[in-house]
Amino acid sequence: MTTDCANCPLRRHDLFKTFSEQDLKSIQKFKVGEIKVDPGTPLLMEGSNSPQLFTALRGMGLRYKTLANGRRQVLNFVFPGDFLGLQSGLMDEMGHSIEATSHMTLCVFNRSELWTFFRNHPDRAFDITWLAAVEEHFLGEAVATLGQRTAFEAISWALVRIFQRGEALGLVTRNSMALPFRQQDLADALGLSLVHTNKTLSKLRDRQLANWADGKLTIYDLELLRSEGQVDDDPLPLRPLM
Amino acid sequence: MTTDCANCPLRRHDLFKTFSEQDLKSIQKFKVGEIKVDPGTPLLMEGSNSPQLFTALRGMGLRYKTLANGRRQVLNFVFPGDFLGLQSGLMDEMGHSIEATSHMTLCVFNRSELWTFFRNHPDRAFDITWLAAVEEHFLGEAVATLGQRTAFEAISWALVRIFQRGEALGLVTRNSMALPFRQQDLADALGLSLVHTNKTLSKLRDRQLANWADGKLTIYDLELLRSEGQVDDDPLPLRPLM
DNA sequence: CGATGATTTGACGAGCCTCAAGGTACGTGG
DNA sequence: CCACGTACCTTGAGGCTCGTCAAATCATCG
Repeated sequence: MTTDCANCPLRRHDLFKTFSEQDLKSIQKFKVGEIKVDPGTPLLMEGSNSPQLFTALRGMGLRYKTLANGRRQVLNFVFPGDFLGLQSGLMDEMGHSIEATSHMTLCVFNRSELWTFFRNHPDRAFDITWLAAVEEHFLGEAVATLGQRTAFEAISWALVRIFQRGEALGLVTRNSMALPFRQQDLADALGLSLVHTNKTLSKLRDRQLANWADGKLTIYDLELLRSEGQVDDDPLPLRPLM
Repeated sequence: MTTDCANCPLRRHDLFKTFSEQDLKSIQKFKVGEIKVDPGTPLLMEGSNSPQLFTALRGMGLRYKTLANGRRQVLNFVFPGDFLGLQSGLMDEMGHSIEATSHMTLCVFNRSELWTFFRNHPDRAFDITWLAAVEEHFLGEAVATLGQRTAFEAISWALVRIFQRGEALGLVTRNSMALPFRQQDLADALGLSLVHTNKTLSKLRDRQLANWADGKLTIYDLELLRSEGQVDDDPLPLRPLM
């Protein structure tokens, strides 16, 4: 039993652009189903050419690459509203893998219909391009983080970005949100060792800035953390939802 | 005196997709002129909302971000064929700045006409999205480089990527190509200090892998360098030209 | 020719990595 | 119900990669 797009649980959040009736109809037609997956389930594989694209409805996940020497680089955390698989939809293969780290629910689309959708709905095509550009923007920030920030700054940056996204999605209650990742995931995202990540997190705790434990992230002083991480305070832009 | 798109000097390279007659006509109409700039000229500024988009015809440049603490992160080197300013065309501001590091010639487009172009030419719209996806793919690799590769591996990776692009553009003669950047630029691209970059480059020289001096990059053993840098050997995909 | 910018080299120290070990929570099977 | 394995977090010790500081060399240019 799949949800009607008109009743999509994400639409209510003001992080997302509002749909026209036309948009609703066309996206509903593009959508072919819904799936629920368990933590640890791989959704898309680097180098593969998946027949399906997804929109994350509930739950979280990871985008990552694996290098020849076996080391893993996490590119991004996946949140509700993210559109997954665009690379394989456009080019013929994914540049990274994606897997669920919590229980997830996802909308499913057929890659083979992407081009038709693109041609018939130029405004939605524009939205897809916009999503790609936002992703590019984010990765640019990530590159700057890995290249120029210290471990302490990098972790501050990451926690602020995560928390901001959580707030916009209504996942935050009283300064806290669920964050179903391991310290190893954050370490791999920031190019740090697990040990140093652990020690830096405890420094954040000592300084009363933030606490991430037992899958729950609590921010005590967002403004201070923002300045430690040198995060620009642009408001999150309104995202289109696919 | 601007070049006719039909005579675009880039079209001959097999790096680029071939144009249909229709494509030629529509892109020619979108194009509003051509400019030549000197080394050091800023083309687009982070946070700005440029009225113009560009395609690099000749010459090279840099994309970079500046952090609050003044440090600079180079995101990418700009080569002929690159489409510049898409972020400001889609979102309302650039996430990075772009400047010329050599003499450059660029095609100029009006940002205000992007949406019309997008609507009227769905296949070209697809191409634009594809370009955004390729950029995202590249930045993903860059993140992995900064996060997981040693200085030696990172520089090997960068030189291979640059050289491959140069080859596809016909810029390489007898294992060498012009590379009009400073060591500081490469250092800022890889998150390394200038000093360490310099020392690592001389190690590459000692090991007879590559030599970059006086604005000229020479690769002695591309295969070996590729394996040192753990660069995947996917062939460069055919790029659309805007 | 002094001034400026880029490259090069040496010395030293710090930030972060690796290795190692121990702690806790949780599930599984005897 | 307890022994055991597994996964993740935590903490300490030591060392290497890489950053910072400093200064010399070289080329270009007004």
